[in-house]
Amino acid sequence: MVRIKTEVREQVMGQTRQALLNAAAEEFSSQGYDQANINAISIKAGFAKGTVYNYFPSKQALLKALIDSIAQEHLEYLRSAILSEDDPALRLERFFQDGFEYVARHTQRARVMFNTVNSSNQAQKGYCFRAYQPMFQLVAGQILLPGMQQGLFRLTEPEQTAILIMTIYLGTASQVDEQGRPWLNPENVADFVLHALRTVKETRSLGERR
Amino acid sequence: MVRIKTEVREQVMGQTRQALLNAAAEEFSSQGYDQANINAISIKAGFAKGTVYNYFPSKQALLKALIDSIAQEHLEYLRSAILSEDDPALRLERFFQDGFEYVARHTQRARVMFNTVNSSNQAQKGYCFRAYQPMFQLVAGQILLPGMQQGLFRLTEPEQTAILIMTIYLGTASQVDEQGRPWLNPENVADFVLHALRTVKETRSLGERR
Amino acid sequence: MVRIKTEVREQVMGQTRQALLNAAAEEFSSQGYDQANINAISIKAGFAKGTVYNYFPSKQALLKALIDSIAQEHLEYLRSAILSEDDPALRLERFFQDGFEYVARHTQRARVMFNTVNSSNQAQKGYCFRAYQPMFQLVAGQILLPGMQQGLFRLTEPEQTAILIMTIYLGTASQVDEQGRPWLNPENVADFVLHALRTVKETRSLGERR
Amino acid sequence: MVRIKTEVREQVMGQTRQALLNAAAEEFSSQGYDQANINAISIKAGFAKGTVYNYFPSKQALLKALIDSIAQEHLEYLRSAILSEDDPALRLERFFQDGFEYVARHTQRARVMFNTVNSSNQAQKGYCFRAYQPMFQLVAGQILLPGMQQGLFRLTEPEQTAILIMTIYLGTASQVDEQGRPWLNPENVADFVLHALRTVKETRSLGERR
DNA sequence: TATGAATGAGAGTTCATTCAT
DNA sequence: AATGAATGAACTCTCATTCAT
Repeated sequence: MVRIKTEVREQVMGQTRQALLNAAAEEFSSQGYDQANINAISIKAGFAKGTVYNYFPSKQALLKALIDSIAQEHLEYLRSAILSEDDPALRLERFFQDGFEYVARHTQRARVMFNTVNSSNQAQKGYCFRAYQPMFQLVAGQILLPGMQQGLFRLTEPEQTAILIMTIYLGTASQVDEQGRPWLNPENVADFVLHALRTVKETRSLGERR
Repeated sequence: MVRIKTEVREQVMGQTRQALLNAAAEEFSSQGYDQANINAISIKAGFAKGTVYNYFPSKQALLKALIDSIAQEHLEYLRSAILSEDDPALRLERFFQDGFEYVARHTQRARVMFNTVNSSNQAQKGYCFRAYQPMFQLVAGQILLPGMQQGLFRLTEPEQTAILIMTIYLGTASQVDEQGRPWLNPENVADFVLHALRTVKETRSLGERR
Repeated sequence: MVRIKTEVREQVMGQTRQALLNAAAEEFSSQGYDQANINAISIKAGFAKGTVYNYFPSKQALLKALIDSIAQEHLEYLRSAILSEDDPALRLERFFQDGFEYVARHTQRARVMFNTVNSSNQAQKGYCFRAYQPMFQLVAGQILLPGMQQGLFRLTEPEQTAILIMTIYLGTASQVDEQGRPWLNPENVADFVLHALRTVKETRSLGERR
Repeated sequence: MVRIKTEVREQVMGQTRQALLNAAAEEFSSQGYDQANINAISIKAGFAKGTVYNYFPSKQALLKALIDSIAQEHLEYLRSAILSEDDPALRLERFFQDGFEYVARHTQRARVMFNTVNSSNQAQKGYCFRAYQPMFQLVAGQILLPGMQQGLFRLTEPEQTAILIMTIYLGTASQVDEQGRPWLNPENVADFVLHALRTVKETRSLGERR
């Protein structure tokens, strides 16, 4: 009995929490953190103002929880996409392809992330970067390193190049027009990056082999 | 007499206006637009709160005026740097080299620009983009087009590629550590972009084959 | 059966009620009424927030019940102490001696009472005074009146003097330093009051001995 | 010109500040600190809510400023009253007489002081005690010490006795009925304290003379 | 009987903006 | 032109109280 009750309650609480996080994503993405209104979030979630504070101790904490949630989802989305390919070049294409797709499918959450990563609030920016650390490692460890080891990519500092690629991803994926359509398409971006990474030798040899 | 007086007045007003813009750059860069405090700006400039409103009708207008000022200075800085070279590849290197240098020398103003370009406030973001339009054209018209015409760069959509390069510039130049030092250095970034743009033929050192 | 069940229930309810009153004493004494937190009280008592409202209809009512409990205990404590002596002077000494002792032993409850008696909330203050009415009567009827009748004390308005003595008791007993130790000791206070009350005759009797 | 302007402004600011302090005294005295409403204070003073914060950084700071103001006025009132007499006994009478008078004339301010001295907020209580330190010294140094030196008062610890007398003053002067009239009158209280302090010899000698 | 999620009035505080001097 | 006192909307956060389970 008690067990069931507890389970039901936890499920309800989970739903409420999720509803609040979704509403927060909507508000933060459209208004930015400073202009976001806690009252508006609670209303969007279908609850009263005070309910937000039953789940998150402060506006800050709400943002952090949201960032955690986004980073985890975003990472999982890209990890499975990348690891579905074996070839590093294809993995890179997948990274941009599915990366843009993630942004298109989770526009609000992605915008929150972009805003936070570029925030002038150093604490927030730092928190977001830390949450995204695994993705940097994913790019460096699962795309660049194998690519270099297989002679497909030029030899560069994997960490530095990972930062560069992440910067390009975050930069290009976040620039959208008024209707929310990205200015650049993922194929072009991936192509650009592939050209930048490929080894001259490999390119040439491919041609010469034939 | 009246003429002279007027000139003196205009000069004084110009100084005051500039002092306010500088103070605004300091405040906006460290606090972000929303957290920036008009009173703090006036104090930093050595004036009283009300004086700000003698020069700018609102906080918004102050930001826009500052963005205009920054964009103009930034553009002039890069235009003269680029045009000092003839070779498109060298111009691209200059673009990143002097672009990073501008950020290093005018950290606060650059930060204001980065913050505004990435703002979640669409009006501000749009205004900033419009102010930077000439720089997109500079990259497309003075670097990419000549490069392609001379066969140095692969054939791509100049506008799209200019957006990409600007994105990379804005992204890489704005990422700095706690001490304000950029995570990436301009040489590496320029190198990366050059690799992405060069024609395979040229890279392969056509000469070597023979 | 029903009878027994009812008894058990009443006992359990009595324990819960007492636990809540104790927790309330702890919270009210340290935070004051306005700053006291119902949730904190329930947690200190080992129950949930809602339980408080199963026993007391409101925060106000909880305070009043606590004041009643304290006043009753406090009165009983002092009544038995006083009545254990026959001599009015000794009773007065006992009053301060055991009064201070009560405060030392029931610090939290005593503090609640002091706070409430001195509250700026007239309703609370009045309620507390009414609850303490019997103690005023105890002082007037069991100490001052007998003392005057026996010629030990000067003739004064017993009610007025009782107020004065109660004021001195409440004032001196409530002033404690950071460690909770009273600034004044009961002997000195009792001595002071005895000097104030004694008849000149009695004093003079020293001289008559000669 | 500038001088005059500045003087006028300072005078106006002083008036505003005083109006706010008076309104604060009204509100704090009737509602207590926690229940006092900053908005109500500003309205009572004839200003908008925000104006309070142009003069006092917080509600706490407003209370402290008020306490300082009260303590200074109260001390000055009693110091001049006491020092107008030479005889320690008359000074003591004056102390209670004029002390009660001060309370009657500045009811609100006095109530704020009583509330704060008895506050359950230790920081506030401590601040108030510190502000009243000079009055303890006044009683000890200008009444008790001379009285003992002249053989009028029994030999006791002046500091301890000063605390006792201050406690009696604060306790008796603060107890008023619904109409604001004190329960005790200053003559009786002074008489009580004088009886407690007087030397036996003096008392006896009066009787023996006859 | 006990629970604790939900509520929403309320309060302190901030600050862009106005305007009389 | 410069000032800064005054304004009041807006916002975050608190918490006593309710009530379905």
